[in-house]
Amino acid sequence: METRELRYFVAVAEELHFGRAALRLGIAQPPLSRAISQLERRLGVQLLHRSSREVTLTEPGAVLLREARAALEAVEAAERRTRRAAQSPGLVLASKAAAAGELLAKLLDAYAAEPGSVPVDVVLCGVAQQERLLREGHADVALLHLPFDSTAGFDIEELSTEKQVAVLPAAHPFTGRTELRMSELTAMAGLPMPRWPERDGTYLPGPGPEIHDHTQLMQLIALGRAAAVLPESVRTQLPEGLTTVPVLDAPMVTTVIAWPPHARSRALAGLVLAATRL
Amino acid sequence: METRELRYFVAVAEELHFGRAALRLGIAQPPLSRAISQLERRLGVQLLHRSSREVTLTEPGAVLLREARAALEAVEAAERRTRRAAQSPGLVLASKAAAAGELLAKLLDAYAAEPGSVPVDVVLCGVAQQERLLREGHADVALLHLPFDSTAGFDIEELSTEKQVAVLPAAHPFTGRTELRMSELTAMAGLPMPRWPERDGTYLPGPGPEIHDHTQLMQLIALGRAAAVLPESVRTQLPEGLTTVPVLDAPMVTTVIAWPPHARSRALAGLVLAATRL
DNA sequence: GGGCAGCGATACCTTGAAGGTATGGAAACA
DNA sequence: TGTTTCCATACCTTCAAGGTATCGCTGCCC
Repeated sequence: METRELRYFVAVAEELHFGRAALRLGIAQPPLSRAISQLERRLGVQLLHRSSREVTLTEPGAVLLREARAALEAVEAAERRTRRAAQSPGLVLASKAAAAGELLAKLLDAYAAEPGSVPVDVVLCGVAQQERLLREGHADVALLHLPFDSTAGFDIEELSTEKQVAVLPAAHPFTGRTELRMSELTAMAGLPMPRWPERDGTYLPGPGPEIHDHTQLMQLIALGRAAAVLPESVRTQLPEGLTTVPVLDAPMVTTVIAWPPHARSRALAGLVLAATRL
Repeated sequence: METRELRYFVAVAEELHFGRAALRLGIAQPPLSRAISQLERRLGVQLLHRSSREVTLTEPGAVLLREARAALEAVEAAERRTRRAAQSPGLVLASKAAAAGELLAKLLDAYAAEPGSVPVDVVLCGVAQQERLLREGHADVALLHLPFDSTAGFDIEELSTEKQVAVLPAAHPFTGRTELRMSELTAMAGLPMPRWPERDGTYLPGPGPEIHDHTQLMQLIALGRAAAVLPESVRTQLPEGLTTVPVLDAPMVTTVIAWPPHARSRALAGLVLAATRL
């Protein structure tokens, strides 16, 4: 199968309409129809149910849609990584803005001190971006937080595990407490948990404010419009007007370093080694 | 990039010889030369150093070789999974012969009892085969053993953790012991640890016998030619003439169920769910 | 050092497949 | 029943993938 065929199939499978798919691909509809039926013939598999009224995916078609997306992603990542390898010898590390604390600084220092280390570009990005950057070949390595981030399809090493704390406005009644439980926080009227964007950039419906970065979250908390439960290391970089209270029954957060499963360059191996030795 | 270009590049990068690569690809040498230099021009990256005497990979070329192999694997897996989805609605589970004990039987029973379950074909294979089967799309799901098997690039759920025991001939002096340490086993003269094949099917050099399956291992141990450290669940299926002794400082073995990170079919999800509920 | 062998690049030609336009034909709908 | 919508077919054009012949460079050997 050629990537062109996969791109064509993905377009049709997503649009479920040959005309629109052809438009999106910038070709005419008849060659697209032909390409798809040729693909079906070569695979010996019917991928689409067509009538003159509607196009639907068959079961194997749905399988191919998922697999084709992954395969195309791999091809595009290959291209990007090759280009990056040619342009700069350095590594790109993707990290959440919220995690850009002590650990990251220590890691960068430790790695830079190694013999033969290469420059590391740090990309601070939103919570949903990192996986995409890594998967699509824009980044070589990322710091992720379990159990929130999915490490599906990556190689990982665990770096540290920490408890979580509630971040509250300094004036909040809970401020005097030495500990809290999740149920108290969720039941807390008037201080809803904010909503982060999903992978596709949209927000699930809910009462909390929609946020997209860490600074924004801190401001909302300071304004008394939200509360959050975050790893306890946020305390080292807490703005004025906010306090933290340990949450006993919040899950432990594990920071992991993650990289694509092939990609075993010397530079990457060195960075991972430095990370595990912290 | 088209998969054809990637295949051409991989062939040249592996052979480091345009003539031989062309032969392997079943085309003439000139079109291959042209295809590669066109790829280099389009990427804007020099992939190969050529002289009339030798061809070598550049640094970005080495990156593309790794990435291209992974991408081609993904494309081929897409094709195979689509074909399999069309032919049979069932799942293929890859398991080591050694792990085909209680856990597997319980899993299959539990899943078969679920409403809406599909037939599960079990492929019992050598230790290095499973990853390949899963990666290449011949299998949908596998039972792997941490820390021995690599789960790089897969989604996993942990199923169970167990201690390891030494498997010894019944006549061995250690048979009377209630526990052992790894150092005692490795220092044990005349009973070397057997060697399993690497991923590429070759064997690392070493003193132990080369083995490729579980039955063979058990026979070698019974013959007094080898010893092994295995998960304690082997005891339920131990042949005559062998005994086990717990090994205190051997790493715990975790059995995980692993599947490719996309591939979230209803059937697979059901099987994974059944596995986690065991 | 000159002839030679090995190997990649270039020149030039052929052909097949990718893509375009026009149109057919089935199905829903008014 | 006429109309619209939408996929498939027929037929043509073009471009790029692939083939053959050959050049040019570089070690190598007598």
